[in-house]
Amino acid sequence: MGVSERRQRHRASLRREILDAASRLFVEEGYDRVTMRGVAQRIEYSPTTIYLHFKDKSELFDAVCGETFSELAEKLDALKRMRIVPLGHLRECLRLYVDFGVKHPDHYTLTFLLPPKTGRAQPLDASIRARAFDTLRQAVRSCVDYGDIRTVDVDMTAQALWAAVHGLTAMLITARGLPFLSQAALVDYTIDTLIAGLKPPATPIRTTPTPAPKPHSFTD
Amino acid sequence: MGVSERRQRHRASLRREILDAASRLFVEEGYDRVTMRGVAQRIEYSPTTIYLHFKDKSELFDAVCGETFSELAEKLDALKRMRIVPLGHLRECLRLYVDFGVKHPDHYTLTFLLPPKTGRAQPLDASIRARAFDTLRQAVRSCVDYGDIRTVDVDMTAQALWAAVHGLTAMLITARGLPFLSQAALVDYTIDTLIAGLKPPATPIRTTPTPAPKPHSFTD
Amino acid sequence: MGVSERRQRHRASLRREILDAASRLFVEEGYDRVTMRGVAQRIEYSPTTIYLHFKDKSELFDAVCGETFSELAEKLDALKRMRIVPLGHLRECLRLYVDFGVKHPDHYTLTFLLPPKTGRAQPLDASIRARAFDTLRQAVRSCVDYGDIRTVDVDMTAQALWAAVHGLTAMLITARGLPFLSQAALVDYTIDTLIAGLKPPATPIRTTPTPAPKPHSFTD
Amino acid sequence: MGVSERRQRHRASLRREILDAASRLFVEEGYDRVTMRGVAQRIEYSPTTIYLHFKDKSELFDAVCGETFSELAEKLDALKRMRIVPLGHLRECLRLYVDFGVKHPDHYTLTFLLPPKTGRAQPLDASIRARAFDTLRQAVRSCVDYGDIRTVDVDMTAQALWAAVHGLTAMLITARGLPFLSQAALVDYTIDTLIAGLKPPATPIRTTPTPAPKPHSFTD
DNA sequence: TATGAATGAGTCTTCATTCAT
DNA sequence: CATGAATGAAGACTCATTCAT
Repeated sequence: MGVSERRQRHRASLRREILDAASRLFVEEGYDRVTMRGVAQRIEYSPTTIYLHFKDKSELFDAVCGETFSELAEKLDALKRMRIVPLGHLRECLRLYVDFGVKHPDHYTLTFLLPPKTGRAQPLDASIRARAFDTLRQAVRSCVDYGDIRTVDVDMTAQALWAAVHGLTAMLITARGLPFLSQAALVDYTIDTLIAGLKPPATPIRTTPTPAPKPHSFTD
Repeated sequence: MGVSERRQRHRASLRREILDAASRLFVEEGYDRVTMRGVAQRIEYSPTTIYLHFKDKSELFDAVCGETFSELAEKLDALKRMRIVPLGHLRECLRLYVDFGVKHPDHYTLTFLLPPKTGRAQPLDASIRARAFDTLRQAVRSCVDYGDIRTVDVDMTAQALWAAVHGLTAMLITARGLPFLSQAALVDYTIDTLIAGLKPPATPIRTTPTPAPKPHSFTD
Repeated sequence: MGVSERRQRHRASLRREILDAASRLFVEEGYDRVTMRGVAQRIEYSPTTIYLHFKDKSELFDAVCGETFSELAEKLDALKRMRIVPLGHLRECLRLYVDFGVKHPDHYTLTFLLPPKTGRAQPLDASIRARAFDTLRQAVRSCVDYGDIRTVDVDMTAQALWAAVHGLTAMLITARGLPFLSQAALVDYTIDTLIAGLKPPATPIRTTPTPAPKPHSFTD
Repeated sequence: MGVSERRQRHRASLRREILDAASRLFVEEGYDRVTMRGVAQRIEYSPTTIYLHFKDKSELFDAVCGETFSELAEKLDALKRMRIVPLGHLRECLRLYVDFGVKHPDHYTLTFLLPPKTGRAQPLDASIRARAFDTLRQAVRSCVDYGDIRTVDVDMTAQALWAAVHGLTAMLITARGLPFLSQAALVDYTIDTLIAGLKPPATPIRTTPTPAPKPHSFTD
């Protein structure tokens, strides 16, 4: 018993070590540049040992990605449980998304940015994307229901928002280390601008009977 | 003469073939997965032949990136020469950007989406990005000067816009073939929303005696 | 333990095999012509295996050279411990040198005969040569101190002697199988001639009013 | 006619250029490191052109060696024609030999130092060696006939001498650039020592009732 | 005569992966 | 459970060499 348990624990902890090392490396070097030897070295085990826990390099990678995005999903859930007012919640969702991407740039890249085919696994990616997007859609819907946002098509709005934060994230990742303005400020500003653009024009929030000639689509 | 010319032409056309094949492959597979052999096979030449045109795998990669950029830069320049009213120009810039990305998903991915480290070339990429971004910044400035847009920081606004269309593009590329809403509509909508969010509160955005020195940063 | 020991032994023996094969090949073909593949084939292992024992082609080469030297150095040391009278010792040193070269023509060629650049390793070779030469210099010095040899410059004498046996060895190696006179006799004769030329002119070589049939000779 | 002649001359001169460039390169880099491309580049012609003059890399190399050693043979002949007194002639032969080797280290190495098989051509080498050795043998015989040297076996003496200068040369080549004593002095000293060792004990070297229990060698 | 283009063969090296222990 | 040993496959790159022009 004690023995078996200890074993189990050891096994689990070794798996952890591998995942951590691999995760770090995948992020630091990119999938192709990571070698099993490298991972093994990092944890000071033999390469063979890794195969005792993961069938494959690709399986190892999937595990890492899966873990990473469980984290995102979890955080989104936690956010939901906080029951913030709709608009605040939407804003936080978007921000969370960006922050997460910036914190895990390579996982983000691999899962959300690269054309599906590239890496390998797809089922994983698809479901991850779907789930994350769904959360966003719900947040938008709440805002609409609450009157904070005006839109004809919730899906389109959600997509536009997603696209924007997606791009923001990508930019921050791609530009890693470039002399950009304060990252936090940029994130705030972008999100705010978007939401401002979605604000119901006429009355609420801005009360005054904005003559607002063209809701959007302006001139040209 | 006739001979030399024919030769020259052949040489150029082969170079083209190589670039095209490489371009496709780099995007389909990513820098590391692309092999000179693979490129050679694609054009049905021997690997050695490629080295007659490009010193290196990395030089080949740079050439591909450079080309992509030139095309975009050219189109942006053409647009500038059309002398549209500032807001219209800005809008067209953004749209052009997205359209370009969607039309050349491969090159776009390669140059703007992939994290710099992946390949290695950085100076090139950096300058490319810089130039494209500059065009956008000027467009924003014109709008501001013209009173179409209100912002405290042109750079930040430009970045926010860029990020958004960037993301939009990425999404459309990544989601290639996914059941999205009308692509054109989404593009329009996103761009309009952003610009709406930037509109000067001529008829103040929030009416209420907002001292409104800082447009961004609203609530939270 | 039994296992570990057997493994160790196997490992060592494989290393030996590699060194031997490589040594032979390096001499037979020259550094550039030797391929890792070739070495592998010779020992009937996969090329990769070699890299388990030697990081590099160059490291393999160095190892081969190093080994050769150790053997010679050891023998020279053994000789020194025999405490023979100076002149005898010098003579034996020279003979040992030649014998060693003739017995290990490959290693000799490798370490002493090939122009340094060929391979590349230089620091190693240099130190090897230096050490061997030093032994010889000491032997010469002893003879001088003992009055067996007369010279103005110990270094120059040592070098001249070294050069001579060096050449003798090279010749014997190069001429391998050619119809030469008794090898042993030639070795003796050359060494004796050299030493005779160095003998102190106790009864000076030319001191006495040698009728000196031929004045030319030393002059010109 | 004039045309044909000009052509011929041009052809010859190009051949010369190739030979010169190749020669320099072979010496600087060693056979294997020399590439046809490199030679071509040096003379600013296309690689293909070289094949118009030499069938092969190996043929090019043979031509270079042949030329180089014609030079040696020529010089030896010239020396012979100078009709110096025997001992002086012998001395000059030896010196010429060393000087030549030092001046053309790689040709020397390849032709005289490396085990026959290595490079390629052999017939060439063999005849070259034979001819050079023969000259030396004759020089020795003259000295003996003239009474300048005492020996029981001319061949053996010639070989010993050859071996010594051979080694001297090899040493100077191998040690290229090492902080050796004055090269010229070393050459002189070595040759003198050898010849001194061969001097007839007419005015005996050891004539005097050398207590010298052991004349030299024989015993041990 | 001279050459640009093209290639097949071969180089070193690295990697993921498997066995036997 | 863990590993040392071993390997097949593949990658970037270079070279001598040959054609067609």
